Formats: sequence, structure tokens, C-alpha cells
Amino acid sequence: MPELPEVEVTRIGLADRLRGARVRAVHVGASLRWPLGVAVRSLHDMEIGDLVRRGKYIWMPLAAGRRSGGLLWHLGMSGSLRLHEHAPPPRGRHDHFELVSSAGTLRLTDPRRFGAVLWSDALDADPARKLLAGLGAEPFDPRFTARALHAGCKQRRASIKAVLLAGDIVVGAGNIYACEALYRAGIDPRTRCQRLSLARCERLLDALREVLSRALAQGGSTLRDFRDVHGGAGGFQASACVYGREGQPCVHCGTPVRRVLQAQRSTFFCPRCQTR
DNA sequence: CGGGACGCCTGTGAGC
DNA sequence: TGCTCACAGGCGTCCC
Repeated sequence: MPELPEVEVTRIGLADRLRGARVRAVHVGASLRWPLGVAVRSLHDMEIGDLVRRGKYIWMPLAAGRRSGGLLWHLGMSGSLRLHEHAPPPRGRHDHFELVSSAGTLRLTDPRRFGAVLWSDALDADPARKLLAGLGAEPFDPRFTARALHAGCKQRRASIKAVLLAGDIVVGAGNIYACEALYRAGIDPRTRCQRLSLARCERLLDALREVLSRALAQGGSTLRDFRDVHGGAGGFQASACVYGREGQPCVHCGTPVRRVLQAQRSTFFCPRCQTR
């Protein structure tokens, strides 16, 4: 599932290749989640700027003379972006959006169709502003400290797992990395986040950064759908300690990994290594 | 108003 | 073997 590492792998794979390229054509499939929000023709000849990531979104600035704006991309849960620098293969049934540029053909493939591509006049104009408004801190932002995480947790009653998934204190973790970070921090995912001490918040933030950077270094996780911009799979899934390992021994203590449902989502944890 | 439930989607695999 | 059905989950929206 595209979480922060997968989105960042995608952004890194595209940024240098697309910077300065010009849009030649755009094809919108019949089943984008939301309408693009702009006439396709108006994108022609616009120049692509520097791709930036915010949370699990990628912002692609576009400009032509005095006209400017950009496309906000989200990969949903099964989306991937592929850049075909030479002749692309025929479009498949899950290819919902295509941007043909002087640097190649960029395609959004998304079987479950939770992904999105949206035009916005600016990053701080709607609809981008609205979508990004509620996002928490970037996990690698040095200004985001364990103290800030601790202060955020104090305001909330939900479990720490739910808060990590909600992404309004810190962004980037989906189900896999939330489970893995909590495992590495030794924190039971069901713990009310209000009750976490500053010391445990320090361990959690360290663990989150560790898990996300390891995943990034391994090209993300490919459980099923995720691919990098060349179609390659990620490698982190083999390093997961708890995610998807229900009933298998904890790699540290041998206790069978447990699965529970939290807010309709599977949570995996070691009942011995992770405490409340 | 916080937080949990639900809906959006479709491919996959377990189970009958 | 072939069918049904639960499940996967990011995130917007709704409701308690």
C-alpha cells in the first residue's frame, strides 16, 4: 500500500526526469475517482516544475507564461505511477490517467481506484489546500520533536495506532509502518495515546523514522500492487516483523504474533514485546 | 467536536 | 472445479 516511503520512492524516481519537461497531451480515463478539475487542453505546453511530497500526496507544479498551477496526485491504496521514457505499451484497463510529456509518458495505474489526480491553481488554493489542511507534521522534519508528538498525543483519546493512521499529528504511516513502528518502539497499539510518556514518544518517533527510512532505502513495500516508476517491486515487505505475520513467532521472543481489529483495520503486534 | 463506522473499489484466495 | 464471500485499506463523509 502506498504509504510515505512508496510515495517518496515514486517522487524521487520522477523528479529529475520530469523537471523542465513539457506537457504534450493528457488522457483522462472514464473512471478517475474525482474529475480532474481542469480542461485537458489547457495543460498542453505547460512546463513541469519540481515535484514535492506532502504526506502521501505528490504536488506537480505546472507553468506556462503567466498561467500556473499544478496537479496533486494521490496513489490511494493500489495506485502506482510509471514513466515510460520510450514508446509506452497499450493502455490497460486500470490505467486511469496519462500525461504525455517531452520526457516520456506518465501513467497512473490503480486497480482499486482510490487514487486521485486533481488540478489546483496553487498548493495553497482549493482543492489542494483543503486536502492538505488537516495533515500533521512530516516525520523527518527536524522541527517535529518527540516533545511535539507527546503534546499532540496528550490532546487525543484514541489509541496510538488510530492516531498514527489518522495522520493529523504526524503523517506518513499507513497500516504497515504504523504496526512496524509500534513494534520497534515496544508499544501496544491499543494504548490510549494520552497515556504515552515522553520517553515512549521519543522511542516511537525514533522507531517511526527508522522504519520509514529503511523502507525508503529498500524501495518501499510491494504487497501486491505497488511498483516504482520503472515497474520494479519494493523490498521492505520481507523485513516486516509483525505486519501480515499473525500466528508466526515474534522475531525477538518467539511469542505468536497477534492480530486484532482496530477501527475495522487489522493491527499486528507481539503481545509480549509490546506493552501498554 | 472527537472518534468510530461506513462507503468507495476490485483482485485475491479461503472455504464450501 | 467453480462459486461465493470476506478481506485488503487511504481517506472523505456521516453520525453518535
